[in-house]
Amino acid sequence: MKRVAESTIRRLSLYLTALEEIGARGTRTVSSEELAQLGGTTSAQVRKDLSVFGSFGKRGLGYSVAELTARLRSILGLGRRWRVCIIGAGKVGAALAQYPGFPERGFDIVAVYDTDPARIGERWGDLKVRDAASLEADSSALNCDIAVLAVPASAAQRMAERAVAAGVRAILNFVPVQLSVPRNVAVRNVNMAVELEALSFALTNRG
Amino acid sequence: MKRVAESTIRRLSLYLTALEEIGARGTRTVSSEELAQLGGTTSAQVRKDLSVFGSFGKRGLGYSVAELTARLRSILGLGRRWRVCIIGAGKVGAALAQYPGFPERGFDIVAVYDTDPARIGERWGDLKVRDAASLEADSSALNCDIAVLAVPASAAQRMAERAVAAGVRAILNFVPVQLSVPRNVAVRNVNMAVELEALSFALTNRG
DNA sequence: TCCTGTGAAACGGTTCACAGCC
DNA sequence: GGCTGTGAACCGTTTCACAGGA
Repeated sequence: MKRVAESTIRRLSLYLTALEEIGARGTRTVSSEELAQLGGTTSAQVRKDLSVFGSFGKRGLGYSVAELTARLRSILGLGRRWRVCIIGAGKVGAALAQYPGFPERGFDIVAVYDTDPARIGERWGDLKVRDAASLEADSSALNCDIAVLAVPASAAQRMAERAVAAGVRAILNFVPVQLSVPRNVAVRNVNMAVELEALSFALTNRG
Repeated sequence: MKRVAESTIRRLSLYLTALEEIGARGTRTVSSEELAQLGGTTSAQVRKDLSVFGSFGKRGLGYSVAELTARLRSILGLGRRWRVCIIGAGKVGAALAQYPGFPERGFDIVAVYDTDPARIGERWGDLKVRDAASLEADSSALNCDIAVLAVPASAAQRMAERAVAAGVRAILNFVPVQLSVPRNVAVRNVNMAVELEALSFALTNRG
């Protein structure tokens, strides 16, 4: 497949959210202009983004909401459910484990790990916190696609490597550390400090 | 001030995290190459990023860790504490209210709001959940700089407008909705669905 | 007429490469 | 000799503008 920009994927996801919203309201058809407003871009951008994957619209008419929704879901790989494990049973891990957005969007949390004996064995809803020592041993039974990393910075690289050894092919990293992983493993960083400091910068330099 | 790219600010924040780390280890001096590795970029990028704000290094020697840390903190506006309110006392709001990273980084949570009578009045540590109806009335007493938005999608735009009316000049938006606010209000979006779907895409198109 | 799809132009960010200073 | 600071070249993304189909 043709090289696709990171930013394009990000926007496709936003378009999908918008489409699901307007689909739920019963609207049948949408123009690139409307989609652009809902996604916070321009109509040309919407058309360019979609054109990477094909021609889904009808000239003079716009896009079928139902069809475009299905296309985007398929492009983004949402036609199946993904198996997710959370590594690190601290505050962030706990919040994520409870977050309904994961299962709603097709991401099932199938395990939670920690190294702290005080936490291992704790009941978290349907799950029990497992010993991170069994990460690799669990891999064939649990078969996780994605690891959510929420451990102290000092443990992040090591745990990422172990997750990869356990067969994980994507990492959602909440730790403010630059992970080094094989190129075939996808990593997304979520760094609250960066977001806060970007706001701080904006407030300082215009406010 | 010269126009600064979003991406530059994001990286400055990463450099700062790295610098604090290596400063704590007692290292006195750092080269753009080392900083690049810790921040996940290239040495040329580090130098370009810094050059926007001045010349902080010594040719042949590198950068003083202490001085560069101080400079970055100043550039990012971290020389003071910021007042933050959380709007929406649901799961996400609760998790954020407890998150130690906020106060550690200089962001004090001074209020939590909700519209649900069942939640209003609840004790959250030092805070009590306040009625969102009093947002504007509270503004002179609380004087929030930043609002963290964690409400249902249908309420997001309305609450953002009320936060702005209450004097907030920056919004950290956890709701998957494109907010429309005056241009002098800074907005950062944190959208978990986008991150997950980007991983899903990556898994589908190479895995 | 309306709106998509898409080459071409414009823009902005990244990388290169080297002069300049320690 | 080593490493910064920076103009210039490069490259990918966004915007423009319009041909073409409903």
